Amino acid sequence: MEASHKNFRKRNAILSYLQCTDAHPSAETIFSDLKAQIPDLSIGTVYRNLKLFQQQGLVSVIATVSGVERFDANTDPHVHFICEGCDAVVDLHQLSTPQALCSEAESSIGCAVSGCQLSFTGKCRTCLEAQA
Amino acid sequence: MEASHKNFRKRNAILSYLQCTDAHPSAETIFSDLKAQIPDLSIGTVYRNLKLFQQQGLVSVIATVSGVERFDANTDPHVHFICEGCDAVVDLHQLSTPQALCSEAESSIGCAVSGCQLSFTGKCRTCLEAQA
DNA sequence: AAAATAAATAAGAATTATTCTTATTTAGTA
DNA sequence: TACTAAATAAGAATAATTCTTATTTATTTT
Repeated sequence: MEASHKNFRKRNAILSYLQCTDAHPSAETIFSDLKAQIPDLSIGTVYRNLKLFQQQGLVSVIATVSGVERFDANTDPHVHFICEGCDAVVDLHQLSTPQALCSEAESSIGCAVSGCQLSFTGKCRTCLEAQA
Repeated sequence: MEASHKNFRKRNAILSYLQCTDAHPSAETIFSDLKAQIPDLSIGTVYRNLKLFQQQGLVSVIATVSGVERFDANTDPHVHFICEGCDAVVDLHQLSTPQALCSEAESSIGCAVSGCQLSFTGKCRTCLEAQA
């Protein structure tokens, strides 16, 4: 009757890829990794669907690292560590989620808070050892 | 004998501008505002000095809003609210600073933490009223 | 004061991530 | 089988940022 009749093979592949990784990849990384399985994938499709996912609230940009946006299919507020040496972005599950901070902000400001990003920057262990 | 002999008029103007505002401006905003006082300023000079300030730890990029980097001369960890409607970036002094979070992260990870960004996204009051 | 210097700059070219356009393909529908 | 509409590929277009080169500026040295 309506939207249930289209070819979502690539769209689904992009979303699955993001949902199955914790590497917070860039559009280019998603593209080149999927290209191995889907040779006729184009980078424009990756960008277009990433934007769609953002509008649907399925995916969010969690950081811009060295000028490149990094995506995450985990849209719950959580903490990231961004390495300035190798551009790795990792989850910090050890730290308590900033959920409490969100409601604190929500009640203290007269604004509608829809998202929260807490990230630390620095050097990861590998990069620290490399420069030592 | 050395580096104390150069013309820092524009460099200083750029840094002063940033130190005297809490609007978290973009390079373009800094440029166009300063252009009024300094007609022969060029945008490349703004970008070049912003990058220098970042290397010196005087300025940091606190967010990328609608594809544009936003700068802050307050490099102490503090909280921001980013409006998705008008791209305003404001400080949230009401909320306790995430200084404690930094040390919590530092001790829980084997990495060197050098910075921390905590930001909320949403709609500011003005944008909420505009759409109502 | 003149010449030599070195950093700071202006202007515009180059780069690059992202978006947009258009024609094509694909799958579902009649 | 023809028709429709969304999804896509390919590449052009856009725009933020960086880079290159020649010029300016202030300082140092002679």
